Amino acid sequence: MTVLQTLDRGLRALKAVADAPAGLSVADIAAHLSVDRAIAYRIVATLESHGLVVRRPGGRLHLGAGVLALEGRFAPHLRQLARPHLERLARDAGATAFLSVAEGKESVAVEVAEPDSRLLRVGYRVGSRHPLQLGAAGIAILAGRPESAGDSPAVRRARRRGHAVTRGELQPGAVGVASPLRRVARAGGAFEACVGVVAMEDLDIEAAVPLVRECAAELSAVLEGQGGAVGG
Amino acid sequence: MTVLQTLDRGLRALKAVADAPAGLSVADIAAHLSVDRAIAYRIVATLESHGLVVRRPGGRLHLGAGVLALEGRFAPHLRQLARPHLERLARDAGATAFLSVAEGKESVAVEVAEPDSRLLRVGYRVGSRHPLQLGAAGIAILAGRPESAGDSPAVRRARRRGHAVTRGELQPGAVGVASPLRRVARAGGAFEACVGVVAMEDLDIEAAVPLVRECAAELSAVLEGQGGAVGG
DNA sequence: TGGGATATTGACGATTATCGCACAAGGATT
DNA sequence: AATCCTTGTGCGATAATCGTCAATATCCCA
Repeated sequence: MTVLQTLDRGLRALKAVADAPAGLSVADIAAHLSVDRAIAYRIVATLESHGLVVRRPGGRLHLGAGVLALEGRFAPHLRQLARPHLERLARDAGATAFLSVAEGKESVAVEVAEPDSRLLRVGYRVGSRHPLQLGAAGIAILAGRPESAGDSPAVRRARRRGHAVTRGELQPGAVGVASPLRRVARAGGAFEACVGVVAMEDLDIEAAVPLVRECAAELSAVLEGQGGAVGG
Repeated sequence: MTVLQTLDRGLRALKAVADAPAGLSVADIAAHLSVDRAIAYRIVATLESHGLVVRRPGGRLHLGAGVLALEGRFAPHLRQLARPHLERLARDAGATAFLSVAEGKESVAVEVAEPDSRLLRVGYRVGSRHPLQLGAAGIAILAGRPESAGDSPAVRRARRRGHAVTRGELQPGAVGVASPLRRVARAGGAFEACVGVVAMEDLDIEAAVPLVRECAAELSAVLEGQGGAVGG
């Protein structure tokens, strides 16, 4: 598995720009990659030609709208179906709601909805990744899998109950509740996902659990009705 | 302005995967890039290491959740603020609503909302790009700029009226209405955007125009209230 | 179960794409 | 005005990449 140096550097530069809300200078990128500025110029020129970064007046680099062309293609159907359900869950539970899917050994948040009340939001954003063993989302996904010898106690408990609850695993003071979706047959493999909510300590877990489970059941039903055609 | 071959190929491969809902084999990518398969394997391995593509069982390549980490960083604040406004506009006008921004000589759709009635939707997706001179969105953005000698009649008319109407410029049979947002001061340059709706011939333009203008005014006000901190 | 096709990985020499230095130009600051 | 700092660009040397080939693994179908 050979990694190409030039491509790797370019992608790292792209992520660096994405992680810098205030923008980056070419020199910043060069420093970040530990390469000469001349190299950074060529990388930037290439990224620019694809619309992935743009130069704002002043010369600083910002993320370009080209990334949107990628976003719209990632599981658009699934995300679109899930959005209203997550919005309702967020509203009812008064907490940030999310849909996560398994990718490799990680869970990734694919869609996030914030509650209307803008108080004390926990920063959970689309694209967040965590090991499957850590956090309510990952544990819920593992609990949705067939029983296995390597299952941790938390996973076994979640499988028994139909939902997972974690406290402070991903962020100190944060609490999460998640419930797996029924696995949906899909062209080329099963589809593993869960929904849940995450909030600071103030979350009313007793109230959230049934809401999360209900949302998971609804979404599962909707997906099955669609034949799992959630292509991404 | 030198473009790096390896990086360019990698990004082209990424876009090819994004444009293939059913996934692509490594051989497909090699053919698409007109390179040997061995090269495609190296490119794919690098993209995989960044989570931008994943291999589903069966070996086919699909877009990975890594793209979400990019998406979430593109003008998140602006998009989040705009979303409810666009949803209301889409509902009230019964047409696809969009928020577009200027990037270089093009306008790019940054956020899109579909009406609930799922009939006859026009395929307008986030990331769509068009020349500023073409389509209601671009003309509205140009109309939001100070008067210039090169302005086309359509732009002058739109500036006078406060909104632009186009028919069939981007797609035969499609009609669009757009109105510019007031320019918001912003670190490192002005911020140019517009909102609008797009639909097939059946759109009630008389009804849509005031809705679009009202939406633009509201959003402008909200953004100014936020001090234009819409970092992208 | 067997056989053919396809996918995937590894090795290696040639080449050219890339590197990194050095220099020029443009602003900002004192 | 002089200086410093940053940005942007040519150019030769080098090594990263390319591209071919071959070996191996995997899959598919009969």
